[in-house]
Amino acid sequence: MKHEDSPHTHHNHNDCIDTALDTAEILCAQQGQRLTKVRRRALELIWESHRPLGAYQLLAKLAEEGFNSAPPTVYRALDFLLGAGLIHKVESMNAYLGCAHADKAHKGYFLICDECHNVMEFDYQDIHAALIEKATHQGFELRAETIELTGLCAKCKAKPAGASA
Amino acid sequence: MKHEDSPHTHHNHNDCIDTALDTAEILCAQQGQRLTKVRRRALELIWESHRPLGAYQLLAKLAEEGFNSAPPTVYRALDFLLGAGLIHKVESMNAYLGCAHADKAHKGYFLICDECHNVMEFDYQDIHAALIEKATHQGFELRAETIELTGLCAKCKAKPAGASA
DNA sequence: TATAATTTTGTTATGATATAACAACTAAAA
DNA sequence: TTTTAGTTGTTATATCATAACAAAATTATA
Repeated sequence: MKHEDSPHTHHNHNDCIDTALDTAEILCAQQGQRLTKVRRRALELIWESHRPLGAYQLLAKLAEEGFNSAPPTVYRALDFLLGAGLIHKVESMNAYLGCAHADKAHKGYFLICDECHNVMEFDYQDIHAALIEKATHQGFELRAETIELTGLCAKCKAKPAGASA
Repeated sequence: MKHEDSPHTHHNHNDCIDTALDTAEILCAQQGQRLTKVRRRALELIWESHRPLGAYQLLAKLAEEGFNSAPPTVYRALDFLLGAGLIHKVESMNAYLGCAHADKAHKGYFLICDECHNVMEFDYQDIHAALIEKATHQGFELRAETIELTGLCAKCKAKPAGASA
């Protein structure tokens, strides 16, 4: 169970980004996938944001850097990154988040703060196992899991309401 | 653990609708909420659909019946029904589903078939408890849970691919 | 290396989902 | 009955996402 730190936990986020990008390069190479300039930069920008990034926010950043500014550009990059397991989509926010352990098969489980909108990814094998069992028991063949828990994070709980981090 | 039947399990769906509407009337009355014509009819239409209904699909049905056909009409009704716990939003589909046990505080856990798009609501106290514990352990105060499992339902698994129910 | 096949990107247009803002109306409370 | 609160009408627009086809770049094959 790694990377359960809040985005605000003290750590050098640049290291996270570097590691994520290195992992991405390796994974793509292994799978014969091409991590092109725009895909690589999109991944980097998603990681540079501490919070899930909307497609059009990402598009704006890419456009600033001279990439094409039409929506298909960003959605293609997102599709690629999602397919490669390098990012997750947070369904309840329509936003995208770097995946901290793309190298391991896993599910994206998230704790989302209603107040500051920070998102913490967590992994929970017990829950995964229980869900698999539940689904199987209903004759259902599980393909994907969307688990998004919303509420108040520890930081925001300690703060007066409205003062988002 | 009720109402785990597939929408295609043999049962008289009209009874479900009637029960849901009766429950809605009672709940709204108890809470001093007004289940107006458009809200009531929206709820009914959502229930009449065996699958989650998109906002604009619902809007079209309401418009056919003489209700105002501008988007705010339907989104207001949906907001009201969501707030009252009478429906759920399936985030991964951007669609809305009648809640089968609005009278009990509960979470919306769903099994969603990729093939036929039918959705089965389920309730799972063990998972709920585990998630609460997990969140609390992180200092997180849980407010809502979105659990959407996608895959292949028993019916579709038994069928040749493409032949959606 | 040429050329064919495949993948990626550019471009225009549009579809799908959702909300802001303010006016008009209606039901409930004072 | 007048106020108040809640609901609905209306117009406009914001936000999220994809279709379709052309052009370019990369990779594979002859």
